[in-house]
Amino acid sequence: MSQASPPADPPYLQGLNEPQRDAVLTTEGPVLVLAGAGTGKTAALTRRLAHLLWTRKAYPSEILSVTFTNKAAREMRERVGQLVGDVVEGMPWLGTFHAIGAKMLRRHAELVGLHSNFTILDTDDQLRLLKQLIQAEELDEKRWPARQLGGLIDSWKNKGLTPDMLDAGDNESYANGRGQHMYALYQERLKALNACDFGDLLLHMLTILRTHREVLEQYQQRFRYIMVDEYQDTNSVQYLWLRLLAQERKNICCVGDDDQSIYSWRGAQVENILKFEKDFPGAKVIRLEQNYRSTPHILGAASGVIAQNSGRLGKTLWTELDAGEKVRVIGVWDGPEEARRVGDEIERGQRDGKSLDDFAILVRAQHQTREFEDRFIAIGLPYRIVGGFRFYERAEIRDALAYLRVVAQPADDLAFERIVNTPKRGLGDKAVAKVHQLARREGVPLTTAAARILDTDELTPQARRSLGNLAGDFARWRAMGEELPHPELARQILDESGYTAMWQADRSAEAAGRLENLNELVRAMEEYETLGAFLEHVSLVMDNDANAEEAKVTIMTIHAAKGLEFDTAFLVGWEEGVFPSQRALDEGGQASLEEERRLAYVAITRARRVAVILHAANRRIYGQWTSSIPSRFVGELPGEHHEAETTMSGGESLWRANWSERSDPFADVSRGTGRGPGWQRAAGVDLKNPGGGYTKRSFNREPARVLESKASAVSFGAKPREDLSLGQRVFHQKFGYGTIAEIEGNKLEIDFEQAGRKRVMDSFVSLG
DNA sequence: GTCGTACACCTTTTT
DNA sequence: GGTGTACGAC
Repeated sequence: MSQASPPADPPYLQGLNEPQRDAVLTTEGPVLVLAGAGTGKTAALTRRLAHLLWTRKAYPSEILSVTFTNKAAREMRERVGQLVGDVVEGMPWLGTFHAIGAKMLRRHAELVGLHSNFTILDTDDQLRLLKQLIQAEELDEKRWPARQLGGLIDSWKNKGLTPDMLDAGDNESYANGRGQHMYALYQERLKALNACDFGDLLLHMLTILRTHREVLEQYQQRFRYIMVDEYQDTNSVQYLWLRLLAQERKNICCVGDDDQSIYSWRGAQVENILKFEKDFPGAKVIRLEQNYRSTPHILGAASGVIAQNSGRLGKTLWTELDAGEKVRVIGVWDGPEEARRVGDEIERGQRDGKSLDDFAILVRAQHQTREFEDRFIAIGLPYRIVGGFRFYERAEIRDALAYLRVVAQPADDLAFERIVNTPKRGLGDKAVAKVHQLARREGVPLTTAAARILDTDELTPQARRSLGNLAGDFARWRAMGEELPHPELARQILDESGYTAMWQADRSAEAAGRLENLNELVRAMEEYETLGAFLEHVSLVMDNDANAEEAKVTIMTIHAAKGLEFDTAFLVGWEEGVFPSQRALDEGGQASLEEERRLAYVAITRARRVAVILHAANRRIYGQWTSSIPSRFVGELPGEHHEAETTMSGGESLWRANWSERSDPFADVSRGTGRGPGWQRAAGVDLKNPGGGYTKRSFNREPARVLESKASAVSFGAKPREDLSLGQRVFHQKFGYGTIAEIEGNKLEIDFEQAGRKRVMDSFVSLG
């Protein structure tokens, strides 16, 4: 065990470059690591953690390491685990800001008037609550939408402001000076519900640290070392929180990259990274500039774009990798062609031996994923969409969780309201309003009020009977919860409440999928010790990383892609108004344009070897065909690092024309609006370079050689299924039920009951 | 109380 | 294009 030979590096130092090593070994005092994209930031961070543990500078429970996303936290845990083994299991303080905030807050909840079993509301709950308050205050919901109030409250919380700390301007920003009032009202309601929103997890904790010296000192003592990932994304509360905790020992190490700051809309302050040295005098600043991820062309393209921004700390990224191929810029006619083109490129790459896991499609906004999803379903290309409609946000899952919440937490009025009449029990608005009144009159939660109202004659006999049954059910389930394991309890609740039956009776396309989701939910519960632990997971983690086994193309937003890398990245929708987004162009001025540019930088640097940028001339926006010009970011790509091609029949000149007109907002670039593509793509297969010249692909100006879909729809090595026959009824996740009209290898033509005739791969259907 | 149709608004981005 | 909300008919 103890070969006391200093020259032999411990495993966690192997393969590090000088600055990385420095970052790992400088454990004492404040350290700021400026880490460009792909410079081994995570490696440095995890190894630093390993170093602290290995050298026994701290127990696992004495290190606070915060990340922004669950993904990052999970990855860190895994990678540290690989270096130091099970010790990592005992790291209670490795997690996202919110998870750690929640954990702390549960210990001190009573200091802000909550019980330790408080509920964590998600955005949906939050919005419904605000809507109620707005109605109660008799404000015009049209003029003062709940979303707006929600956004304001969020931003105040991000700044660390409690209702009493708002200034006149903040107050004015909602409903003619009622901002503060509404905020205060909302906080009162939350307290009454024994609930917190996301912002509270940090804000309440900050309040506690500020006002309870003994609590602050306890944590200052405990955390010998503090590490922060993605420091450029910290907002004010997070910053204040960290500063308090680090004040005493000052062993804080922040890692970040100002060029990758893409969360200012969430209150992130790049300034935090810029003023680090002021906050922590004597801080050591370490720069990681050697990029291990991308080829020089990709790096050059990214650097060229980001160089247009002002006020950067500035880094010079370099790499020892081979030049690789230039970034390709492809102009296409419209959205569907963009999806087709990307699909073709992926299938070609697949033939060259790449795995589907090597490909990512990065979009600016969630709705752009649709086009690709449709296309990939049609050609049977397995894909995964990250983010978006997440598992725990689906209606059936939220309903099921609401049942569990009411049982676990009688004060959870929002959950109660969600399911009183789901499935339909004849308890409509009128009945619920009466329960509300009584609850308000007596100052009790809705469940209690529901039980009490049964003793009155306020309800119609029918409603009374129905509510009586439900109240009885709740009582019974709560009692059952004492003895039954919670997954079993959940199953019982779903059955006895009639919720499962409701979906079984539903003949619509999605019903089967929903029932399957409910099963999956119960299965997921088994991994948690208690119902409470499970609910905590759900509210904070909100993602299920199930079925990662099969290789799939990843489709996600650029935001979600931060910190990830892919062999090949398709950067789609690079058009003015899409990326940069119209919103960024309309409001926010220079600052938000620069944030968009940083987003472009993040997008390009996700690619290891191949980056393909696409832009379409026509796109449907809100159902309306709109023509658009290439993104200004395309124009900012240095000429020596990219090459352009177009599939437009007009050739490149058309695009060039748009470019020169870019500065003229009234330049007429509209063509063919109101219709779909009015142009025939050339058929034919690109076999010029069959054997794998993906990297050596030469630039050519010939237009349009799009793979015919017939060729492209053949999937590789898949055997046709033997359990399917003509006329058979089958089920498809997206299209629902249908009957098989034609079978051709592993491709099926199906007449769907809802969606009409579609061509799908057999692996996408199950027997109906 | 429930179900249907009209219409307004919408799209950043996440914990 | 899709969704969520408002209002009017069974």
